[in-house]
Amino acid sequence: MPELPEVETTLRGLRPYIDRQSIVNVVARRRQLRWPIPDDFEKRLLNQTIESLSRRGKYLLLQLQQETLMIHLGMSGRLCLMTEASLIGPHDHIDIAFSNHQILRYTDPRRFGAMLLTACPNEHPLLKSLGVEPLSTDLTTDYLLNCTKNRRMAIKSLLMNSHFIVGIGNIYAAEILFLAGIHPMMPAHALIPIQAARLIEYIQQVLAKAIAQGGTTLKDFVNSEGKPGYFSQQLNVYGRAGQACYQCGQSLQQITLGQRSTVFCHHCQIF
DNA sequence: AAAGACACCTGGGAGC
DNA sequence: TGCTCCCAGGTGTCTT
Repeated sequence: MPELPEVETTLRGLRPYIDRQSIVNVVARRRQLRWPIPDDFEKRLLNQTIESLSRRGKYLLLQLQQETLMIHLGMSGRLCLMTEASLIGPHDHIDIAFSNHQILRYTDPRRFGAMLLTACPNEHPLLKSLGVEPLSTDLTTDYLLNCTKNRRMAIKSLLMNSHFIVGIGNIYAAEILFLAGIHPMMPAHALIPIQAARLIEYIQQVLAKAIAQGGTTLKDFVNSEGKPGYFSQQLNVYGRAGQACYQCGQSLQQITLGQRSTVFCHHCQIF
């Protein structure tokens, strides 16, 4: 389940192999992803050179000469590099071959991911409405308090809402709130400055640590070289409902919040 | 305007 | 063993 650290790990894994390479072949076996792959997708990519790779939220951005390829991994998407087109699995939807004989393969069983082409990524509605990057200096206490002001939604829902802060999914939201000692259902407007500062501290710590360790490995995530990440071994609450809290020993609770399962410690995390 | 509900999709696990 | 049912998750869009 790719959250920001998984996307960042993928980006760093791909960059040395495909940056500055030109596209010599494109195969789209299945066009129905979150949005359909356009009919002229192959034609628009062919002979283009990757000028740079970057990330915005959970979107990977491959800057080509004419336009930008935006890739979102959805919930089960994966990008792998290979040197020859190996056996094609049922969920291997797109291959992009480069002049250096590398093949970038997009695999996505649930097909919630997306590949989009846009001439102007900064103006693209999907990117334009995104909130701040959690690891940038834009995420300040003032910014966060401004987001939470007058908002009754649960703090966890706000953390996971990409219009406020990008890149935090269900797993990291649960972990961050546990470390910050904040109850996931606390109304956003109740956040006080000292909690906001602590929240930012843990957002940045958790995400940076996860990136350093190559993302979280649950069912689906494998980085671009096919190696799993190791962050899941350090999860405090996610997937541990009913087990003992590492801090106080009490049983971790599970609730549904915004249609997402949420695990927390009712003793360590307060309103 | 804000916030909640729903839809998209498949694999895997539980229960029968 | 095999079938059915339910759940997981990211996020755009619809509904309240």
